[in-house]
Amino acid sequence: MFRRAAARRGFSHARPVSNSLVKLYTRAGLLSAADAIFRESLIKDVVSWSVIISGYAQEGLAEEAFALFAEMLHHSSCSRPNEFTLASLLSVRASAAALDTGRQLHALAVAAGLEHHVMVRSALVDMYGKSGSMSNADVVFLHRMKDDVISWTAMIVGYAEHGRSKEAIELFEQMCHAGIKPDHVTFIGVLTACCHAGEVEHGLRYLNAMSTTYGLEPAKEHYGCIVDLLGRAGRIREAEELIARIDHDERDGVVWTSLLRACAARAEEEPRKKAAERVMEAEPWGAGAHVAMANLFASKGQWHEAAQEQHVMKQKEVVKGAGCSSVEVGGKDRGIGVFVSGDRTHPQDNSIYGMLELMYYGAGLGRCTPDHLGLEYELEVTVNS
DNA sequence: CTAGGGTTAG
Repeated sequence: MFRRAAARRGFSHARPVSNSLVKLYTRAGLLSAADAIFRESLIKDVVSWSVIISGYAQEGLAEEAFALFAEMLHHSSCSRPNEFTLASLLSVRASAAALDTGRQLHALAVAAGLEHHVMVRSALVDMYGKSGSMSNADVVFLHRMKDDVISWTAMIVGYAEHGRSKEAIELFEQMCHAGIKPDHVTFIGVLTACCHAGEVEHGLRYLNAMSTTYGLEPAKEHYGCIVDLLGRAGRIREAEELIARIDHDERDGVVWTSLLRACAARAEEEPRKKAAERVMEAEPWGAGAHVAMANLFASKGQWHEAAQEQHVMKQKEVVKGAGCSSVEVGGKDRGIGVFVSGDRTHPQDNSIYGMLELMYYGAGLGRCTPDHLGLEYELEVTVNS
């Protein structure tokens, strides 16, 4: 509709207008519409290319983004990428954790004289961090000319994601000390680090500091980290109290699932039942509660109970991930049969993969590799007990 | 006219 209005007024090929339109459509998730406008515009400048590349990048469509980038470079009227173009390309590679492409983009940034731009720099820090190359991230980070919260956050998240919780927490402290104000995303990073490290007191202190010191209202993501943290420490009661502080319509299955897992691990029957009910309420269509419980039973070698969860799941025909796969455990006399069925098990359907892995392990079959998925097969194993 | 950092667990 915006497009038509713009066309009526004769603006459809005025670059700033069509560029903004393309952005609007990509933001709304309407990539094909955005692409159509982009293709229609007669004159494309660096902004036009950057906007459409960013649109594909944000959807995680790396191939398309890079194909457009190549096309852009071959386009005679517009050959030079700018900091926006590079930052978008780096972000798509950052999520795919592809270090090689990232390095090439780094080289390109240097060649284009854009390596010191704050936007390019933070995108580079993120790319190296996501790729697990913290030493490279550190180099880019240390040579910064000017502080900005996004680069600091990218570093903190990088450490947190790679299990280096201590460094993540230290960096967060340094950042606050340097007078940089952390924001919501920074707190997600540092709270995740606390969660991985089991640093309950640190975590609680930071959650508290969010509102008291920094004037930030914790969101469900922040509470979720702490619920998980408290739950693992066996502090179920406190975790429940924390959940009560989350806005009612913000409470989702994730936070209840964390609690459910914690309760089940400690055989806390009452809160466990409640948590399971809440997960079901929040995600009646999902497999969340069943998967959490089946995983837990399987990890304890309680195959019969795990099988029951699977059975319920099967009866309810719950949707799991892409919804084209299923795992079943059927109790036999002395063993369990595991089979994977469906057209093709979705590789991203990690909950099923994790469950299979546990079952293989429990059955003394060793590890389950991704090759085991995507095949239709049935196997029977004997479990001693 | 365009931008970079985002949480559970298996």
